[in-house]
Amino acid sequence: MEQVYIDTAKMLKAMSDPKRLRIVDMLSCGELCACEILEEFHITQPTLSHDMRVLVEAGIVTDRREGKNIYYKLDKESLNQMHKTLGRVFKDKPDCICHSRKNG
Amino acid sequence: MEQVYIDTAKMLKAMSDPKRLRIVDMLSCGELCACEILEEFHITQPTLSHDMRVLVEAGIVTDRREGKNIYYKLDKESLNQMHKTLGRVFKDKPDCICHSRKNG
DNA sequence: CAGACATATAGAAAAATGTCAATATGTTCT
DNA sequence: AGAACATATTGACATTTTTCTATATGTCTG
Repeated sequence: MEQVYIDTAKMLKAMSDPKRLRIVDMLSCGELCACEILEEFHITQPTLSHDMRVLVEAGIVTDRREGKNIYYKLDKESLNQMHKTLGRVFKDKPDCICHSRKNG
Repeated sequence: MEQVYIDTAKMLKAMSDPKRLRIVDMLSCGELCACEILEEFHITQPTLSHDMRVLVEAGIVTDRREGKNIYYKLDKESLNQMHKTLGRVFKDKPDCICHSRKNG
């Protein structure tokens, strides 16, 4: 399996939960700390911590500590690249398997 | 949780498996029947059948029968809309929570 | 340094997912 | 109708994911 499918699928999986997708949306205009995000959901603090780790490990979000707080923000470059990749996946391509099938 | 997060997350989840993402890629330039897709993977026929159902139920793929075969193709309209939605999720927005936070 | 606060980790239980073998269904051809 | 073929469904099992409680770690303040 080509690496691009694996990498892209990992990012999609991280966002394939409504709650985490909403977190990405919340972060779209800037940084938020964990406690600010937590306020918006009916989940416990460890659950959020786990969700944020999933987003960080997928390369969707970066984190930094400032005092007692951890601030999260989107890795926009990574997200934009994934978005482009996804667009290419949908689009017709000259090297698609269905062409080779017609030729073969 | 807003419906748009639920619907989008469902589509992302369906594509959050490298194999299914590759199937979407394979379908990007046209229809393929189940047996043609199956040839490309080391999985059993019931496994593929299950994967295709996931894609159909997420609204990513449509299916039609032609004789003994089931042909699958992408629901491009649905995919394009999801792609746009995803783009909006990433982008800064005036109604983002972080703005209301600054005001409040 | 002790207490308060923010976040992370560990461990456990429930739910969802991925995959298979076996079998059923639907279709075509003879 | 019966055989052959393509796909779907069922039932089972292993793995992964989700979420919690309890506890640990890191940071600031007095």
